[in-house]
Amino acid sequence: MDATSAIELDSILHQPVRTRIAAFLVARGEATFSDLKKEMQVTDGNLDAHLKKLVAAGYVKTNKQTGQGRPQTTYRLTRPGQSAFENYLEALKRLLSLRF
Amino acid sequence: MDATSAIELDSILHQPVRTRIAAFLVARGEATFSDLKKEMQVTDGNLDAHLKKLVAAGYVKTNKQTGQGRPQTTYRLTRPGQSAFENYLEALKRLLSLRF
DNA sequence: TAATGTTACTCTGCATTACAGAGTAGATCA
DNA sequence: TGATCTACTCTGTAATGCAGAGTAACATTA
Repeated sequence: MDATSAIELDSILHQPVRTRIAAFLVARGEATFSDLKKEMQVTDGNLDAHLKKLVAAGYVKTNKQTGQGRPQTTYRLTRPGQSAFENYLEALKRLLSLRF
Repeated sequence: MDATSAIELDSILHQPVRTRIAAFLVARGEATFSDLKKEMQVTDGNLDAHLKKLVAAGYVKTNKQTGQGRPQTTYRLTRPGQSAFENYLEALKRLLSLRF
C-alpha cells in the first residue's frame, strides 16, 4: 500500500464543467443561471444538467425568487458542498505533488 | 471576463481514474498493467478502457514484450502526454488558486 | 504430465453521464 | 398586444464508465 492508493477524487466535483462551477461559486458566493452560463460557456441544457447533479448531491442549493420582476434562481454552495470542495482540493494536492 | 473564464480542463485527464493513472506514470516513469491495477483498485475492464483512451489520445504509449516468459506490456507517458499533464496542472492551479 | 491455477490482458453489453436543441412560462418592449 | 427576451426545463441521443466473462500464455501442484 503506497501513498496514492487511498486517494479518491470526488466524481461529482472531478468533472470539467462542475469543477469550474464549484470554483466559481466558492469565489463568488452566489451566482445566477446566466452568470454561470456566461462563465462556463456551455449550452443551457448542459448547464442545467450539471447544476441538477450538484443539487442532487447536496453540494449546491437554489433560491428561486418570484414576485418582483422576472423570476430568478440563485445558486450557492451548501456547507457540505464547501467541505467537499475543500476535501477535493486536499486530495488533488496530495495526489499531484507526490514523490513515490 | 474574469480570471476563470478561459480555463479549460482537459477532459481526457480530468477524470478520476485517468488523473491518477497520469500522476502515477509521471512519478513512476513506467508501469505494467498489474502495477496500475493494484494502484488504482479498479476492475480489469475498466482499467483497460481508461488505458485505451489515454493511448488513443496519444498521451500514453505501450510496449508489449513477448518471447521471454509471460508477455507483458508496459505503459508510459508520451512527450505530448507529459506536456498535456503539465498544462493540466497549470490549469488546475490557476483555476483553483492552489499552492503546491 | 495432466489438471489446475494464475497472470495479463481483451471484449461485450449494459448503466450512467454529457450534451444539444427544442420547448415553455413569465416578463419586458415596440 | 404581438414580438422578443430571459431563465430555465425536458427529451433524445451520443459518449463514457464500468463489470464480468472470455482467452492465451505460462506456472504450479498432484
